[in-house]
Order: sequence, then C-alpha cells, then structure tokens
Amino acid sequence: MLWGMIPFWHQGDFKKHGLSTNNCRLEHMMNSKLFKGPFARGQRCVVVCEGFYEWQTTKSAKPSERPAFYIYMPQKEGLQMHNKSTWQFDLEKDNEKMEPKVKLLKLAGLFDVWVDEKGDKIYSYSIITFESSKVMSWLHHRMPAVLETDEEVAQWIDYKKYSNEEAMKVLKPVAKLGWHKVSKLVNNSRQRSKDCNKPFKESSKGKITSFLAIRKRKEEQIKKDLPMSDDEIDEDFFDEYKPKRRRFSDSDQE
DNA sequence: CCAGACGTTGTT
DNA sequence: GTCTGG
DNA sequence: CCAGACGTTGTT
DNA sequence: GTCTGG
Repeated sequence: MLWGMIPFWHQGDFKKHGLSTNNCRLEHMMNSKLFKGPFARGQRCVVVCEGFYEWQTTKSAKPSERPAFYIYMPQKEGLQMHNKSTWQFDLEKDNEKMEPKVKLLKLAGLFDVWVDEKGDKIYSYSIITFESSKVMSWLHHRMPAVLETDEEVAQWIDYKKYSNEEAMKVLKPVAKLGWHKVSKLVNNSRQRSKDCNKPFKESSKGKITSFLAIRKRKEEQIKKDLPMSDDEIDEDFFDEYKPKRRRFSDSDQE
C-alpha cells in the first residue's frame, strides 16, 4: 500500500497525488471531505513498522540543522532496533508461536482503493495523528496513533465486530516510546542506506577523524555484519553515502 | 446552480 | 523564493 | 518535514 | 463522491 491516501474519486495519474494526505488529523477526521467517507465505511487499517523518524523543532536551528530521531516501541534490555541480530527468536519460549522478541509499532490508519484505467487497484493509506502527549511533545507537537495491545488492534481493524464509535476509543496517546538520535543521513528522503537508523552522538571524544580510517573500519564491519558503535558514526563520513543527483526527464537523456 | 477543493507536516 | 518528490 | 530543482536552444 | 464559495 502507498503512504498518502489517494481517494477513489481522484482524477488523473495517482503518482501525481503527492504526500499531502500522508496524515489524518483526528480533530478533523469526522468532518473532513477526504477522510469522513473512508472512516464511515470502516476503511480502517494498521500500519506495522519498525519505527519512524521525526525532527526536533527548535526555534534556533535551521531546518536542515534540526536533530533527527528514530522512534519505536520500547524494547527489552539489550534489544537494539538498529541491529537486527539482536531481534532473534526466543526458541525455548516462543518456539511454537515463532514470535520475534522485537516489538513493532502498529499505527492506526485509514485506507482507500483507487482504480486505474486498466482496472488495477491501488491501495493507499493515511496515518492518524493528534496533539503530542509528554511522551513525544519534547520532540514534536504531533504524534501518530499507536495501537498497543492485540485487543486494540482488533478493535481498530475488525470493522464488522466493532462500531466506528468503539474503534475511535483506541485512538489515544501511547504510554511509552523508545528512541535515539540519528545522523543527518536520514534528511534526504531518497536515501536508502540501512545506516539511517544508527545511533548518533555528537561528542568528538574518541571520534575517528580520518575519512579513510572510517571507511576502512566501516568496510570491515559490513563484512563481519557488525553494528557501528556510537562513536564511530561521523557525519562527514555519511556525506560520501549521499545519493547521486537525479537526472532530468527521460527526453533529456542522450 | 457550477466550479473547484478535498490535506498535512511546518512556520511566524 | 517557491515548488515538487520522496 | 528536507533536499533539490528551478530551462532553453538544438540535435539524434 | 461530496461539500463550500460565489
């Protein structure tokens, strides 16, 4: 499904729709021309994800200088969201269920189905947001609706069993979240590096300053599939990983 | 009635 | 400065 | 939100 | 599709 709900009545290329419908303000949902229909029809969905990024809005900082954070569900001691090798199955306890130890975020959303000229269905969704509780207000004034229990998930997604009114009751601020600061690597939305969610520390203490030394270390760690430690992450290093400039339109290619 | 919007993030 | 793509 | 584009002449 | 502004 695409992030950014495309209403079924949308005219023209769905790709031109943009991300303006990526979120649905809960305060507006019931009287919104865009969202009231999908909600009334029970088009509720759950967006399962490892985490999301948010920039801290500080009045002094320029937009590009705003600190970026990775946000996720609180995890057990020792489990690192940025290091999948710590997500292993607990074979003794969960052998039958085969559930990973990692807790994923489950965000409440609304979806719609758009049909193109060929009759192909395009599914897309919006994530519901509301004013931040103190869990997130230190970082940002809006936060997504997080579903915490299986019961809440069922109540949101099972539109046959639960009324719209009952579903609304699960939309409340999450009790607790996990988070850590990340580098500016994530500022470019075209970036696809797995390093986007690695912890970042600004302390220059023990920082490796030579780019070649950092790259060598990095290559070794990739080979061994080891995580980067905080002190080894350097913003200058990440500059090298920035994506290439895009081409213009196809007609400009020789 | 018809035309045009339908939304959010953010900012001051 | 302002708009688009992600 | 942030990053990056923002354009025309002409040619094959 | 449905609502608002003119």
